[in-house]
Amino acid sequence: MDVKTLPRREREKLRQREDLLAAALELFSESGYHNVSMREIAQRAEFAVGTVYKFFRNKEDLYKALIMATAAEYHRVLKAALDEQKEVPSVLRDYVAAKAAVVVGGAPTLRLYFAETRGASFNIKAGLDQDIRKLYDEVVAQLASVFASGVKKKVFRKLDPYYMAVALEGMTNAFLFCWLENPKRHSYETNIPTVMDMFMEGVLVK
Amino acid sequence: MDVKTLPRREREKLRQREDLLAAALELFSESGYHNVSMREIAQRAEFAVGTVYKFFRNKEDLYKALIMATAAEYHRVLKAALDEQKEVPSVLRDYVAAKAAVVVGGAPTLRLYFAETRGASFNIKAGLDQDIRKLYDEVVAQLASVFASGVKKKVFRKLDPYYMAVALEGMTNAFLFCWLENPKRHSYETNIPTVMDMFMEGVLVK
Amino acid sequence: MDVKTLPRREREKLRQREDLLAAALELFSESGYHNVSMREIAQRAEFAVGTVYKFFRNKEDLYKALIMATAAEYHRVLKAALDEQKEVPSVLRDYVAAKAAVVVGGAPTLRLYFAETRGASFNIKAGLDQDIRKLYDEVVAQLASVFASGVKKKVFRKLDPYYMAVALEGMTNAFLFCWLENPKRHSYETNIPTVMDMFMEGVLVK
Amino acid sequence: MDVKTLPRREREKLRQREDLLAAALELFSESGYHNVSMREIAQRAEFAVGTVYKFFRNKEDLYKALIMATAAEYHRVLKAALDEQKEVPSVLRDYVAAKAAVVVGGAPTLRLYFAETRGASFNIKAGLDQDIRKLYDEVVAQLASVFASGVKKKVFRKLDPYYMAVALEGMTNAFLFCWLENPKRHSYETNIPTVMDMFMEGVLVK
DNA sequence: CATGAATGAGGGTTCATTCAT
DNA sequence: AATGAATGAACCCTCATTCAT
Repeated sequence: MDVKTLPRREREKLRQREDLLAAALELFSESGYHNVSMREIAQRAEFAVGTVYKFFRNKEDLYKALIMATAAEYHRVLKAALDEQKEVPSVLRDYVAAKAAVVVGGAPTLRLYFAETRGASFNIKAGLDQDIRKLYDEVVAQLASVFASGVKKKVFRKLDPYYMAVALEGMTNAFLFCWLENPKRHSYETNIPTVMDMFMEGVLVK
Repeated sequence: MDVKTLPRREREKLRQREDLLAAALELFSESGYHNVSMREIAQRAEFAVGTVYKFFRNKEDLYKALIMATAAEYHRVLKAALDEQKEVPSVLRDYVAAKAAVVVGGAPTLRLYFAETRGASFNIKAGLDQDIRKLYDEVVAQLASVFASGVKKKVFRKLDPYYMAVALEGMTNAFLFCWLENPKRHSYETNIPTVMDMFMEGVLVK
Repeated sequence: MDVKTLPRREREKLRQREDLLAAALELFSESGYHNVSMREIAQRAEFAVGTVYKFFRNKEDLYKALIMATAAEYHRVLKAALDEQKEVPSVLRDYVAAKAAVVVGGAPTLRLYFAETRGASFNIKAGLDQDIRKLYDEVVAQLASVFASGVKKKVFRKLDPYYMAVALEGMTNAFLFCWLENPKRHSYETNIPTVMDMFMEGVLVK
Repeated sequence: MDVKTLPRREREKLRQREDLLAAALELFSESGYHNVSMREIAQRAEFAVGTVYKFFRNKEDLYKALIMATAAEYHRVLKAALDEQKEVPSVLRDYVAAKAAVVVGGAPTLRLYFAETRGASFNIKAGLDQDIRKLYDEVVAQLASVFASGVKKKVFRKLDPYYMAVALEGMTNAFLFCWLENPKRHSYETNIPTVMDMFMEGVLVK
């Protein structure tokens, strides 16, 4: 499966696919699915229109591939963080750190990803919604089970674990969204501890 | 300003404009900006296509008017809640309750509103972002100033007020989004206190 | 149902539809279904492309309407001739005369019609084949029943009526095709009696 | 002319050309000129697309070669039958038998052939019409001269020999077309004598 | 020499917008 | 003033053809 072991032709093909996806990503995240034409994508990637269709059956397919590739990687990382055998608070801290790292590492796609999971996306007819939501729901469920374990161990207060997960997701997303919009102002290295602290301790003076 | 003081003709025109916006809202929130045609909007509102152009210069304009009308009302309500002269925690509770009430009262619009403020909406090329973000930023700033006041009064811990605002926004949005997707499962009457509690107290056992 | 009783707007619409069909007919019968673009049809009829789609859902639809309109009229006339209560040979003579009259009266469409019934047409995916063949088979069946009646009355020799019908169809089509190709050389007024005579009497000296 | 006298390389090339034509024939007669792509033809013949262009300048060229090869063979057989030195009625019977044999032996091609000679084929823009029609007209002319001879010998009635040829062509084509469409129902062994009989004797009781 | 990846013109179709009625 | 027929630019996609390997 190592890319380097593939024949030269295959490697070349993969490279071109990547280029195409990169071009599409740039354009989609600049202007959105409906404001980008296949011609533009082809031009940006320095291909002819026809060539794009060698790699993707149609525009929807290309978009899906783009989103799902990011989503799959994103969720893989998050689940890995949640699978660690550590104390609950550490797991959560690592989870949030991992989430931040992915966002910071692959910024542009995430705008699209958020649009698909959190916003009202009407980009493509159907199917993507289902696929991507399923992935996302898995992560939230796993996160909830971490909270459930924390509650059982009396580390956390007796609150609904699912809603604790939703709350953490909401807070972290909000911060990451700030960072996406203005990376310079909202240094994520200092914010991540802040958000965790707020979440863990609350805001009231005790 | 009072509608009743306008000549009958003018009142009639305003009514028609409202009908048009209502029809457009329904359709946009069902299918998204790009999957709704001017013809459909006109038909739903029982007008001719040409008539729509008497009220709005073009499709983008109509969409902007729609979003901005919703946003303006939404922000008016939120700011009113924040302007109340009460103890800080009460102000926040009222703010969140007001936010929830608007969402629960006018569900369809909010999907569009969230798409524009929190998601990556690319419905229209530009301009809307600016206008609507300005409104939204005002609310967040005012919310932050409530937090600042709370910190000063030592009701809240010494955290960055802006990030406290972001955190509260993120949490409440996440919950409201759950409710939007599945109003039956996520009864907002019980969730709103839960989210406030989590935000105020944190999740750790003290 | 009289065209003149329709409102002016409706009459106008019908006129335009006719113009469109006429333009399409010209082009299709010059160059064939696949060598004519919707743009060309629109231009020939002096409309914009979009207008064509007000009258016909798509290219296939337009083509079908064209063929079926001709076919329906053609078959109406033929069946009328076959329904006459006369002696069998007269019925056949009238049938052939009617057929010739339709061909002579509406030449260009008939090339397309023949292509659909007798040739190997792959113009459109399906459906037309079925519809038009059903009409055609009805005519042949009715023609066969005329022959059956002639055989019963001993006017005709004891041959398979269906094949007699096929034979007459084949002969008349061949002559009409000659006429279509070169109307001047093959005057149909003299040929129709010739073909009937050959068919009735055979070619051998008795 | 003898294939075996050619160098091995040339023989190989001819073989490949045949394979290509065979593949193209299958596809064209299944789906029609415009519904078959060069890629499909190449694949069916197990060549690369580029290779097809070594044998044929373009798609039209390939189609022309296909039709003309079929037509040439077909006409060779028909002319051979007509060249026999026998009594006129025998020549005609043999001619029709030969025609039937070719059709029955090589069904798929004939659909295309009929489309080109008798129907309204618009597969390719021009040129083919001329070439193939010339061949066909030669056959009809020769057939007519057989009839002329029969008239002179008073075997046939004094009718226009050309129209007698057209009539015979029309009848036989109609029957062969029936057979092409439904070989099981229309056994050609019994039909050919029937059609000849009808043609020779007519249908009236004498 | 054979290959098939790459090209891009051109096809069918939609829909925001205009304007004569 | 309201209408909706007409417009045509622009979209997605296919496929005959070419040419570097």
